[in-house]
Amino acid sequence: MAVSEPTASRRPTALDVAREAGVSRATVGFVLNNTPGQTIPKGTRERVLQAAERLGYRPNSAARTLASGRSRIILLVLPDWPIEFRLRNYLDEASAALDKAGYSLVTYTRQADQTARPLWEALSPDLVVGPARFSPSDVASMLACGVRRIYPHPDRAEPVDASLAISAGPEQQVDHLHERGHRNLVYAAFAQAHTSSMVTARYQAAVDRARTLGLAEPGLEWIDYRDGSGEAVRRWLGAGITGVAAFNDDVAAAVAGAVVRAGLRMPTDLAVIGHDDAPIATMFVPGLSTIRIDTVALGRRFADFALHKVEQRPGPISHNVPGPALIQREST
Amino acid sequence: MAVSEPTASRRPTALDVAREAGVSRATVGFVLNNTPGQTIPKGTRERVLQAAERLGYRPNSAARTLASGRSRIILLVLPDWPIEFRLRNYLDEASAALDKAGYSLVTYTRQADQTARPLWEALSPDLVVGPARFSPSDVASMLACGVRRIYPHPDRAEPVDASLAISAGPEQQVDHLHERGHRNLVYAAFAQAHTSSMVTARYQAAVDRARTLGLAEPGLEWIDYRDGSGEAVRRWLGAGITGVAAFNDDVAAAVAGAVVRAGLRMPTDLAVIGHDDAPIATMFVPGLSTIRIDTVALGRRFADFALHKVEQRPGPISHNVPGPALIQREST
DNA sequence: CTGAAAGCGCTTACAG
DNA sequence: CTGAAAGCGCTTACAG
Repeated sequence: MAVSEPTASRRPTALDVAREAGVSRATVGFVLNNTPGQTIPKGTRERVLQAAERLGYRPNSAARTLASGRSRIILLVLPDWPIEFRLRNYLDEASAALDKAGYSLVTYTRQADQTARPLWEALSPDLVVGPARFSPSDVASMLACGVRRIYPHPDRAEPVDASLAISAGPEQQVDHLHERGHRNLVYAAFAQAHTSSMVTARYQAAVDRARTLGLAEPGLEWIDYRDGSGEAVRRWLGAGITGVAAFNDDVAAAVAGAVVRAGLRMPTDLAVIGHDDAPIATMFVPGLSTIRIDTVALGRRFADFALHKVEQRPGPISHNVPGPALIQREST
Repeated sequence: MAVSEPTASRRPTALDVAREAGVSRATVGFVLNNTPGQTIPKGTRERVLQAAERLGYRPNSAARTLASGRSRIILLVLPDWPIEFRLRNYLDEASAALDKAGYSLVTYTRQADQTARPLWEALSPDLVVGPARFSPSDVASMLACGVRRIYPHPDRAEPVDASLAISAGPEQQVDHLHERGHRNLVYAAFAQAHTSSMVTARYQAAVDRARTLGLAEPGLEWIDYRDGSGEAVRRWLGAGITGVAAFNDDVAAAVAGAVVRAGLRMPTDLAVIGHDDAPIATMFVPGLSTIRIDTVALGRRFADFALHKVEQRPGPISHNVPGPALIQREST
């Protein structure tokens, strides 16, 4: 006897599943959510699962969020420039790990012009994470939208998670140039990225390392890839610079291109090392030395870290991340 | 007389605003949503808006979604490879335009391994859009999750929106090579991208154009940037190929690198044209000819298109998109 | 023009 | 071990 069969157009609800399985609505919830502290007999559990399967039941996420007060969404705010090569691996790995724990990772590149409604307003994420401190107005907006966890925390001076801002790469660039005999270095980045917090973070790491090695403090040089950067290269050579640590491989390629066009040679006239081991580092002629990061491991670490924050777990984060690897090619 | 002031820890609700403004809850909704058909006196409206402002009220998005049945989220599923340069502009422009209409754009790169819960399950988007047809299981999953609009529509043979799959770029590559006197062409893409629907779409456009011009059908050549691609270049030259249309500038750079390393010259021995006008096209030595797309205009067009779909508007989409521009450098 | 009230589909104490 | 019920914070007919 068919009692109000769900029509084709209506999406089945937990009540439909309960009726189909002959149990109460609450029991359906307990089974489907594996609610701890509830002991459901095997038979009941099976019946519920089969009924859900048969009806193609998917819980309504808005209702769940409203009732539970948690969206199970983690919002990762990415810097708007530059998108790193291999970021894809990082995000895939992080998403997969968070998915296993029942969370969805949404990435969001905040626009420079801040007039648009920020994404956390529409998503009510349980956690918003960024690679650097958020502006006071962003923090206020998140708080007003009910975001309970923000990282980096607006009031605490925590170090940024290692998976988001790694200093080992720039350090290794400086070490490598130093080993190759270079004593006067500059750090190069694209002028288009001068607002990027990642640039300043990496530059700072390079400066600290140079100081430790007893080198002069490398200058931060903003170059423009559109003009060939020839002027900058001539200036550096005039100032006795012999080594360039670049923010990423694109920057390294821009510098290397200027060197080649000026009729100079690498690494004899100028040594250049990039960062990320992007395809261009292989394709460029000459091949570009660079630093390879284990982004898969970093992504996993990010997931651990985010779960730690969102579930308020105390103690340290377990995952170890292998250090970056030097890839030496023809430019150093 | 303070009547149950909202504590610092509680987020204000529409009821708080109503009390603060001295109106009913429903009125608050009418004012804040600009509900058509409701005529609210100016004074009341002002009072409500000021009360909302004063309390820092933000509507709870989950509650709104649950009650209205619409999330006002548009989910754009991106192909997992390759991410186009200038995609950022496209997305920023699209987001801004959609935001003005009250929608949030979320982008989502679907992982190759499909075990994770797809993002549409957590977000309940009003519309899911992708650059190519979704798999039957994806469609089934979207339907089960209550997604009402899917594009491309699973049952209809609509052409993909022009903002997502533009054929004018590949056509212009072929035209340019043809004008420069090349008659035997290949189309090159990275082997790592062989599952990408964008590659096949662009390749098909190039093939169609070659046919129109009376040229032999260009072969689709998969190259690997890691091995220098020297073997492929030698093979092409042996087969009388003189022109290469590349999927993007990275591919063009890989080919160009192989040409340089083989001691050959561009465009004399082989002409190469890329696509996107990415930084690498400027930085590479020699400079790479390429196609520049007006991604800002495309992004705006995508927004128009998405609003059209999500609000079921009939008729054509208004926005005109300027054609791609040829950027000639040293490689052709 | 404004308000009281039902309802969206869940979660989660609280009883039995 | 299971169920009846309140409640999450909105939207939206429906009365007045």
